Amino acid sequence: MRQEYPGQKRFLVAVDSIIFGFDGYNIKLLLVQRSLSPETGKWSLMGGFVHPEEDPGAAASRVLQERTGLKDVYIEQFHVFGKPDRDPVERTITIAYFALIDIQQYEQQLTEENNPEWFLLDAMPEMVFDHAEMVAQALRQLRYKAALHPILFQLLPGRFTIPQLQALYEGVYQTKFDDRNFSRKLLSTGLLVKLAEKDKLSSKKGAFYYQLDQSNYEQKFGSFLNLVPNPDKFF
Amino acid sequence: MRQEYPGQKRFLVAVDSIIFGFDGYNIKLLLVQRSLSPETGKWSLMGGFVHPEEDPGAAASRVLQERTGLKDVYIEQFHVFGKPDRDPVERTITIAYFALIDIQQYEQQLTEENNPEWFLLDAMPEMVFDHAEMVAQALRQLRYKAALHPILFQLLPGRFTIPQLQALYEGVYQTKFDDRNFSRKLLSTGLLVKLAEKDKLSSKKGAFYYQLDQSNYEQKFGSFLNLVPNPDKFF
DNA sequence: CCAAAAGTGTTCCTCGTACACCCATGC
DNA sequence: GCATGGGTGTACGAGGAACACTTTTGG
Repeated sequence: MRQEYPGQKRFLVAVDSIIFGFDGYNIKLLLVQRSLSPETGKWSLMGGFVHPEEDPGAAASRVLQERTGLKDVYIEQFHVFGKPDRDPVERTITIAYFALIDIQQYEQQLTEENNPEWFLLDAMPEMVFDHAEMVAQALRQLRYKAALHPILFQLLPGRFTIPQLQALYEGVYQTKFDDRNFSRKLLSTGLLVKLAEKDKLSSKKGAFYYQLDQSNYEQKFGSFLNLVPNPDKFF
Repeated sequence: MRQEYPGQKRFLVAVDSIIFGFDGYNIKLLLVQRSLSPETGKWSLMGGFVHPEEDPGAAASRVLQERTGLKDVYIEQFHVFGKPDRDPVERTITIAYFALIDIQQYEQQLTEENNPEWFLLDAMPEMVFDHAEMVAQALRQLRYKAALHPILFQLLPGRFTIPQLQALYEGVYQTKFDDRNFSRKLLSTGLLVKLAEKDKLSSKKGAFYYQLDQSNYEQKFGSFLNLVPNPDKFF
């Protein structure tokens, strides 16, 4: 190994993903049981070390795919955690990502030995190292970003109804929104394409299915939308 | 050196700061000439390696203080750059911060051997490695955040006038804002405390000095303010 | 026909923007 | 007094929030 900058210490560099899913009623988080010593068996975020010739973002995607089978997932780097003693074994710098997946697409991999499990936010188990803090910060980041940009769509299947979408937003912000304003506001963004079919399972009248208008989505993604009423109170 | 996670590669971890200043007319960026080989003498961001027992944020503050003499500076981690070949010598992961300083407080350190210099954004020299990309992304992040939160105050002295503040915003967004609306909007935030004295240098009528209302500042910092007209067009 | 959920209409009001105008002062 | 820049007043309109009301359909 060439070391051209002498006298400097090298560190382990890891990626960890906070994986959000939505089951139709609640936001959930996918955790695994740690396979390495110490704290073997304790709950942990999905993570792994960055390989020698690998970009960190690629590492995060790789770990996600290895463990959930999912590709092309929405994933966003949000913070580096690097306190000297955060891993008691050896100093490790970890780059934290949050990922939004369609929970229905997720299937537990057969190769997966460490029992991944979905947890509700208000029923999280004790976690290794500083992972609880990482989760807390990921959730804040998710709320912040979702108030301005339409990222929560990533948690739903390709087809969804507006009431489903509203339940999702209500789950993320732990509040009730006004149904009537919510649907009008979303429709006015021009991000949705109405489909012919209705979902008749959850109501008698039935709610129309929608899908994302992909080109409008990409175009409006950057600008500031007002998707959450009175967002200030959440920060 | 204990290595308890065998078979993993360790990397150099650096911090680099994009240091913004404002001279009253234009946004500027503080660069230094690289002291290490290769590319010695080429312009570079201020950075350094993370020390063995040091938090990355502390490393960024330390480097900033060593090189500018400034403490208690606004500094914010915004992205990790880690492409395998970004440093041709040896793989280095760098954590990028942007810093906002009062350019008048900055004084070149006597110990500083590598000729730090302020550059205008539209007259940047060629830079080392991927530093130009880092600057571009820092600027985007600055614009994004400053549209929602009152961070640009950090670039001004403790006392400032509203026209100064406006010039600063106009510099950041490379546009003209309406003077009349700008002052009313800022005053309505409740963030400013009017002082008795006027600045008579830049106009005949003179503009009152203001300072930040520190408690309001901290309290309102988190919520979404609308400090920039039509912000959407910048993203 | 009634309950329950989807979705539309209506009103109020805040707040952002545009632009006319007044104010203070040095020369 | 007049040019220059600082600041207030006013008017219009978009859009967010609150809430009454209609629509659909299964039982």
